[in-house]
Amino acid sequence: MNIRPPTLSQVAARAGVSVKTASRALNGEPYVSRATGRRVREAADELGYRLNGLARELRTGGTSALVGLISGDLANPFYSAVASGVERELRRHGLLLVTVNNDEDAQLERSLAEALLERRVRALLIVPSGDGVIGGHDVPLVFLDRPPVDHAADSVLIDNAGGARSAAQHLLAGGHRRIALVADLLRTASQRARIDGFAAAMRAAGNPEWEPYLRTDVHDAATAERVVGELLAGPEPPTALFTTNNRLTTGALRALRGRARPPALVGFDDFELADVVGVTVVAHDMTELGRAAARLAYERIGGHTGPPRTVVIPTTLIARGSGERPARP
Amino acid sequence: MNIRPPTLSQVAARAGVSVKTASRALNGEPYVSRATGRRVREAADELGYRLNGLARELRTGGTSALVGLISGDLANPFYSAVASGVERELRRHGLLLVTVNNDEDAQLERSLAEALLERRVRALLIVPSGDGVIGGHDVPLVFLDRPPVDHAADSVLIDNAGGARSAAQHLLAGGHRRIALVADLLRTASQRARIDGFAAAMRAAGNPEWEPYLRTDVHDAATAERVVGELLAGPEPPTALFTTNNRLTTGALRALRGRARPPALVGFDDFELADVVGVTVVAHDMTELGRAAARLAYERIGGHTGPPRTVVIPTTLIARGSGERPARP
DNA sequence: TTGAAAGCGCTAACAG
DNA sequence: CTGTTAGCGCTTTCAA
Repeated sequence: MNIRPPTLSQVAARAGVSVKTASRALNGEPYVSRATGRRVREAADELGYRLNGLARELRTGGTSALVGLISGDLANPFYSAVASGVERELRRHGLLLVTVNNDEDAQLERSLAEALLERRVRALLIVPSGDGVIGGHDVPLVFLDRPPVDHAADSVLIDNAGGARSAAQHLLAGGHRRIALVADLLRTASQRARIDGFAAAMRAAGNPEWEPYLRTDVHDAATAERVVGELLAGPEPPTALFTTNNRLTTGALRALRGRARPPALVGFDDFELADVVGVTVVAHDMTELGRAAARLAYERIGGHTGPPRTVVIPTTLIARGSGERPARP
Repeated sequence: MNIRPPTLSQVAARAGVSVKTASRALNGEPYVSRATGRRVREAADELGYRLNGLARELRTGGTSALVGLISGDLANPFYSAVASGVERELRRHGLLLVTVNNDEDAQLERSLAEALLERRVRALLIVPSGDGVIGGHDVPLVFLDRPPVDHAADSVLIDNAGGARSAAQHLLAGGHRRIALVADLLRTASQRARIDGFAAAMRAAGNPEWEPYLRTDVHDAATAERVVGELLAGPEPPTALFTTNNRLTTGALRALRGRARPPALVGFDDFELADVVGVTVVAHDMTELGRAAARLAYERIGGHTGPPRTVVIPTTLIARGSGERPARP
């Protein structure tokens, strides 16, 4: 366990050749005679030799085969879907994914970025926890889901405003006026965009009646459950609900469970079993979000220069029943 | 973008000291005068210097701060919960998690393990895709969810047999006799253990009537949906269903949707919204599974020797309605 | 087709 | 308190 693994020079010695020849043989370079190549490979096998990627990378340019992803907890299906897409795309190019959880803390995020950069990751993908500034580096940076503050950089965003607008319009079309909006932390740009999109649609439809039912900075399912319960317990409860991410939709569903006449519900983010539960959602391809980000990063790694690019992932409203419940007067 | 980042010796030169002094200053070692320390740090800031972890690690022992996790797709909530637990625990110790997806392919798994070992990960955590042998290394190995074949190693397992037995007993207690068992790939030991536990309980209860309703190697939700549909369409349909993982439970729920008199259902693995949908499950703490594995790995990294250990994560049956539907004659 | 020497960026060991 | 020398394991010259 604690003995050092065999080195190339040990292999070379055993095969009776120089280190360089051993190196050539094991890397499949040309100009190695068949016999020598075989001898080296045998020696390597006997010793259980494995290349030392650290040394190689140090020598060949000081950068690793690693790409870092900083996001929220992988236990959240949104982040894990993104990570899955990123990993898939990276693997195609022989790159490895290092995932770290920022715990939604901007300061931790910065120090994690620092740790990853010390490890000489080839690129850094970030789902920013808030408005932490990370720029000023020589490593390609790609922002996911939320645009970078303060400086331009490649990013992949969801059509947040458009998606929220479609949800709003869908509910308006169902005859709803008193529509509650339950949103997550205002400090994330994606949440603000969703709220703005919703508000814009309401304004366009000349409906101000939703305003008393706006609840923001609701950050977990339990709080969402409570908030929705309170909204419905009021004297003039909303006839419809729009929740701005999967966690909040989950909480709302818990609050609605068992109610005789539940309000209409549309949630941002699709989720497993939404079809079974019959929840109308604003869906978007989270895995593709990750893939697109990895692609942008890979192009930069490959030397692409040019102005920052932004990819926007479209949204689709999927009607499954909950969003089509009629307004009651 | 392509200029080499500044090195320690550049910092040293700028600060007018030797490399070693610069190294000491930046690593917070003792025996550096205040003034020198300040000068070095200033020089580093001006140059935008960042330590090169690759070089450091090569020098200090040839191993990185990385731990590898090889598992199925992170898009599956089981794997992402595990990864979340692993990452949390590793982060406490300043270790970084590299996640790779084996695509359920034993050969890919081996080559990924090889790639990670070349990067000199400090430990390797594996949720084996099947019966691929990975042993024979000098790096700590921990197996998750499925025991290693062929050689002893640390592992963290779920009480598969016990959980399946409790599901079986629960359904038997509800008066069911014709109980369908829908299981995933037989080549994974965890699936076999679940089937065995179920079968043992049936045998103990003297009930052979489930046997015609055994379906195995059902690997995705769509297939599960179809299989369950077929089971229920038969002349003498089962009155209850046991699905052996979250994907299959999802499929079963889709098949059951809208049925007037659905059979009872118990699923292995808890999942988001199981409470909302009212699904009785055999639950277990997947995040803790990951944490425990990371802990075992960390102890080995720290030099712990001794025989392989096995941690078993207990299961709990959570009754939520679907598993309590009575048997109809 | 092969090898010797140099050095990637850092730290350990030993002087001063 | 600070500096010098050596070398981690590999690849890149350049020469044989």
